[in-house]
Amino acid sequence: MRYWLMKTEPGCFSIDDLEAAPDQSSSWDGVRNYQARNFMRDEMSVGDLILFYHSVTNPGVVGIARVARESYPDNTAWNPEDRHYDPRSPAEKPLWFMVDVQFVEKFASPLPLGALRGIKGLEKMELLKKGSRLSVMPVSTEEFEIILRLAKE
DNA sequence: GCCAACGTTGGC
DNA sequence: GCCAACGTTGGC
Repeated sequence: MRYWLMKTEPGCFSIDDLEAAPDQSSSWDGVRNYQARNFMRDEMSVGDLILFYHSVTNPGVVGIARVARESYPDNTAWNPEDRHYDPRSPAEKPLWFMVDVQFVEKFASPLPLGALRGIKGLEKMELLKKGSRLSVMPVSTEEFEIILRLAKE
C-alpha cells in the first residue's frame, strides 16, 4: 500500500463535497497533467491512502481519503460542454484517466501549508518544493505518518 | 490582485 | 531540437 497527496481547490471540490457525495466517494476527474495522470493510471491501487490538500484558499492538508477504484478513462474529456473537454482523448483511445476516491476523515482542524515547512522529516516533500505545481504526488510512509501526527496534535 | 514558476504549444 | 510565447497554477 502506498501514500499520496492530491490537491484540489476547495471552491471547486472540497473535502466537505467528498463527505457529502453519494457513498462519500467521487471520481477524481479533470486532471490534465501527464505526470499526475501517470501516477493515477499506473501506480495507484485500491486502498492507498491520500492526504487531501486544499490549495489557493487557506492552503493545507484537511483530511484523508482512500483510493476506491483503480484508474479508468476520464469521461469529462468526452463532453464538449465540460471545461475539461479534450478532443484528443476519445473513448476509443483515451488520453486522460482518473481514479475514484472515498472519504476517510476530515481533520478536526486543517494542517496549514506553513505548518509543514521546517518540520524534520518533511524536507524532501514535493509539495514543499518551490514552484511545485503537481496535483497528484507520492508521499513516503514516514511523511504520511509525520503529517498525521501533526494533524492530531 | 500580483507575479513567479511551470508545462505545453507551435514556429522555425 | 530549440526556444519564445502563452495559459495556468498557486502562494502570498
